[in-house]
Amino acid sequence: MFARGRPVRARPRSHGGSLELSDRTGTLLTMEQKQDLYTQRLEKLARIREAGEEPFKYSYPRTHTVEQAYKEYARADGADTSVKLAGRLFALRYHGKSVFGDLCDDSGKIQLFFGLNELGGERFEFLSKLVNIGDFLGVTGNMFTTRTNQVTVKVHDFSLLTKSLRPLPEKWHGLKDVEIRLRQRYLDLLSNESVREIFRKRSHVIRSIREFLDARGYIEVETPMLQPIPGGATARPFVTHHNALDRDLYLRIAPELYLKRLLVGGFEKVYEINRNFRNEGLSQRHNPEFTMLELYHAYVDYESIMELVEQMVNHMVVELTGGHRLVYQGSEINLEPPWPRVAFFDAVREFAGVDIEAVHGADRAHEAVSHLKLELDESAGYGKICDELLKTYVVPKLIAPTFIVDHPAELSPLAKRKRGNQRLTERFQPYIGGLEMGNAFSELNDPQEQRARFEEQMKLRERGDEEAQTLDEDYVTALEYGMPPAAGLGIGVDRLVMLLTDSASIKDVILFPQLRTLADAGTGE
RNA sequence: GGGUGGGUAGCUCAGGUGGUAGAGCAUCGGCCUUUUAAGCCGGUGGUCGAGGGUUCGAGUCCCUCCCCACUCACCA
Repeated sequence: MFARGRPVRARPRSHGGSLELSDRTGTLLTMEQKQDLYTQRLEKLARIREAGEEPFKYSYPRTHTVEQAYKEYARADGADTSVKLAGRLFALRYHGKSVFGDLCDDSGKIQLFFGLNELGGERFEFLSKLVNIGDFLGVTGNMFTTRTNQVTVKVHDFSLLTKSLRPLPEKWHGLKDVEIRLRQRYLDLLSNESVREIFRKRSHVIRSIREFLDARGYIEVETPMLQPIPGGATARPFVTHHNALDRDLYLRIAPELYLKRLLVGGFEKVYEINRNFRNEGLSQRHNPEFTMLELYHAYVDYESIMELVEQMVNHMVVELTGGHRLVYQGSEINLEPPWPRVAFFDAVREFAGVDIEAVHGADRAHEAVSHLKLELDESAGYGKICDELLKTYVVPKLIAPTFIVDHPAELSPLAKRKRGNQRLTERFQPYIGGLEMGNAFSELNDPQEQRARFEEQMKLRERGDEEAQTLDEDYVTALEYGMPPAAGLGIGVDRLVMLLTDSASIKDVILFPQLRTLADAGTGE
């Protein structure tokens, strides 16, 4: 379907150089089709210019959006309502000496009526011969109701605002080809209203996170995306290079260590909503760049953050649905606080049937799970085995919102140990709809212990674990100046949006998700 | 990387056991001044993902490769 690997630019063409430029953007049409539909439009373009009309206008003084026009017409209650609207034509229905059209703007769709009597012969001919579905139009007219009771604009005059040179996807079935939907998201957006709705909701969700936190006295900050030492999470980073400094830098895997430096600096409630980058595989739940909310609050522990999370998520659901419930992938979910707290080891015991808490050391842990169908690397440590048990047996069951709390210390090098149980940390993860929504803990602020935990990670790294964390001296120094007791939280915003829009894949909630590049997808030449 | 399904017109899709590639929409021409997936008549448009093989003959069967989705592995 793609004209990959073809010597596109070298192919001789009858219509001159202007066509060749467009090929570099990667056409989805075969050359033959393009010659046809595309050059038809180019010919119209030339005829429009010959007729003295500019096919790419600069502005249009519209008086109403489509939505406003409907409202004003309803308010006018039969009185004359004249409007100037602008939008894209999505349909044209010809009837000899009249034409019906559908005009869409960001607010909705409205029917247009073009009559020969109102427009005059010249403009009517222009419309019939030179305007296509897909073109942007500005129209002046007054509103009326057809005999089939359809509110319509009777057009007295129109202006071609932008000539469209390529045909739109089919109107009835919409655009379904997943690859085109993702690679040419603009086509997906303009032909699938439900997709536009998802991204409106995404915008709404992020706005209400800000409102929620701002109202509670948090300040929003921005910390480096380019970091000399990638810290704050267990993940492989992307590497880049700064020429003037002649050094490698890493795209951040988390803002955590910088945000906690701000606690040292005296801020007490901070948050950041921004992109993280992790050099990992793609899946329904993973995109290499994803949006993370992180926040830190001084003088509280993880219990307070748990309350914040259930309040915040419930707040979003109320904003979007008006209630506490939503449906995610066929399951009804009630987000009303409080959500159950289940200890990590209890959850594993209940769902995997393994009392991993009673087991000590990696070797014993391997024995304890040998009867289960876990595909574990021999080098997996105790923490890794625990994590695998949770992911495999517990997480898929956590449809109703649940906090898994008090993770084994091996899994959490930046978290404080639990009071009364040194094997655990004061950490929690919210799960909803089987999705891991985030991670939070009482923050480790003892610089000596932090250094020791980093050193354990460095040992893992030396043994070949590329995800193990790196010792950040500057961060430890900051802790030595004193960081107040605090708790912090990370929430995967994309996954939250998946939940709130009933989306099965993270690609559905990211406008331009990472895809294999077409250059790499060639025939391997 | 493994498994499953898929790739046919600009878009959405049909094409039993091999026999000259189809429909709807879009597009172009004709008719039609209240239609709304408008209708009617006619036309343009295809390297059937790519290459090789079997065959008198391949969209269809065989082989290799490319791409997409799902899934497993990897992975907060």
